[in-house]
Amino acid sequence: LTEEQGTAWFNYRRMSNLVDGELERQLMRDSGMPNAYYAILTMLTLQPEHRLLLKEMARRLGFSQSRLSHALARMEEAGWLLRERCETNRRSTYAVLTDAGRVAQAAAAPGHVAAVRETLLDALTDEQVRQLGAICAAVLAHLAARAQTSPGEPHPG
Amino acid sequence: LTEEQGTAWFNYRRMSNLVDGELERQLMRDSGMPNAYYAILTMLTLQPEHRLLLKEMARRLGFSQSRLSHALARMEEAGWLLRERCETNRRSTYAVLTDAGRVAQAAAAPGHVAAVRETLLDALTDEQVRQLGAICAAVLAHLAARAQTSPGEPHPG
DNA sequence: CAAGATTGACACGTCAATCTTG
DNA sequence: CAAGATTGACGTGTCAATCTTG
Repeated sequence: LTEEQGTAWFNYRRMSNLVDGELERQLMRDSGMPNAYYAILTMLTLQPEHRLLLKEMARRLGFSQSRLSHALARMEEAGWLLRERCETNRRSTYAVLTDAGRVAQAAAAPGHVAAVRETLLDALTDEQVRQLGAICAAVLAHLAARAQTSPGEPHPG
Repeated sequence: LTEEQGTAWFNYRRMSNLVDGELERQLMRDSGMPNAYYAILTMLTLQPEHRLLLKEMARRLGFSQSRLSHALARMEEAGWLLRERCETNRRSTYAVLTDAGRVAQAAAAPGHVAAVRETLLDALTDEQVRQLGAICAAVLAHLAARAQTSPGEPHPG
């Protein structure tokens, strides 16, 4: 591990801990939901029929299936969404946003977006925002490629 | 939130979830410790006398005090370190690495470093590694400045 | 048997309350 | 009272085992 790799890694860890903690606290305090729930609600908001297959949602968010399953169970209990078995392939399941879920997302969004800006984006130049996007995209592509070629491990989740 | 800001943020969240999960699993599987414990052990390894004030350690790692305290309690039970009251200022406490802790860190390090490389660094060009380091440094400086000027919130931890 | 999803036990992290020292 | 640190209760996420469907 070179000098620059080491500092990049160390700084990434520290920043990640601080940023994640800050935003988690903000959402919990102002909207009573953890970051993961907000991500799920927002993801559903952006879908055509406000519905999405669980498997696809887990993939897009980078969640394990059991993490998603636990979260959905708690959110369904809160009345923010419900689950529907897929008719064509009965092994799959849809998550469907309810009106209450849409309202909760809309109520949480402004404060959270502001916090993201104040915590992360305001610290960066436009160029750095672009760079960060490219870096994350490269890592995601890298991981997706690795997942394709190495079916080594049993199911994680 | 502009288009580029949105994708940067979304990709960051997804990448963060995947990378953190992957490395957490690797350490847990191969060395029986979570990422946070490894970070603490490594931090102590790098100190002059293998000792560091808790407050300073929390700051450097981006941990809350209670998170650090719980982790240290569990690690002390495992025999990896011990806590010593500071004599000059008896409100402060040192964490001191034990031989067992040094051994555990040394055993975990190679596999973890390899995983960091395979998961994150291999996906990036040297230029991007530099950019990532600069981006994280900028965010950390930003947050440190904000913490200075706004003593608004009570103690978080 | 594999894929998608769920469940239960357990570990980690958070908040709030508490203790001790300056 | 503030700072540093600890503790307990509780929520979230992980792993392993299980269930159902193709």
